[in-house]
Amino acid sequence: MSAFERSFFERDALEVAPELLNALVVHGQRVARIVEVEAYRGSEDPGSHAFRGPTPRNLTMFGPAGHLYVYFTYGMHFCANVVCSEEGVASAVLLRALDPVAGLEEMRAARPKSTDVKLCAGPARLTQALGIGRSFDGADLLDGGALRLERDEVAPPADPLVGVRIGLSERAGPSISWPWRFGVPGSPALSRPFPHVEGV
DNA sequence: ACCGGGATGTTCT
DNA sequence: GAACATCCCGGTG
Repeated sequence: MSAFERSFFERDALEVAPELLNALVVHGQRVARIVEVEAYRGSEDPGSHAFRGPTPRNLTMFGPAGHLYVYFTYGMHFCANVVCSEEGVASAVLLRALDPVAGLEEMRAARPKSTDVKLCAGPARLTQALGIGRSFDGADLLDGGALRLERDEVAPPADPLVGVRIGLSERAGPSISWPWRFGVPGSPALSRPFPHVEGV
């Protein structure tokens, strides 16, 4: 494992997202590999929380890169994003699925009903398994704290799975068909399959 | 396997 | 008052 440079995240989320695949999320003893992400942008992305400008809830998205944006949704779930771009620009990568690597006992304790492969297979499942809640909104992932992001020896896939983002409604307008979801091919821990794409 | 609905509360219209 | 970047369970085939 090695640390990320801050500058890695000071780019558009759409660029960063596929390069975050196979990186590791570490929280204390718990470690999990990123296998699925989505890119969100404020200014030109109707699917983003930040589309209509800053609010108390989405303020972290406008903050410095390399910090975590945590939001609460559906009255019971937390989801986590890695903030990208320079301060003032809302851009973030949603963590959608992780493959558990270590600290499985703690994850099982946090999600007693779950099978191992589904411990982190979803944006709200992974926050539950890792113990990420509201208090982590704004946390710096690069300051060597308990919660951090690390590079692994395994590089991002050369040909990631690509698809449309999950869970957006008609309010997201044309962005519902933008291919801003990325995944590690063959991973058993995806939140849902990627529809097959014609090609080559 | 697929589908439908309930849980739960914050945020913005 | 409606929507929500979700998850889980219980029905049916």
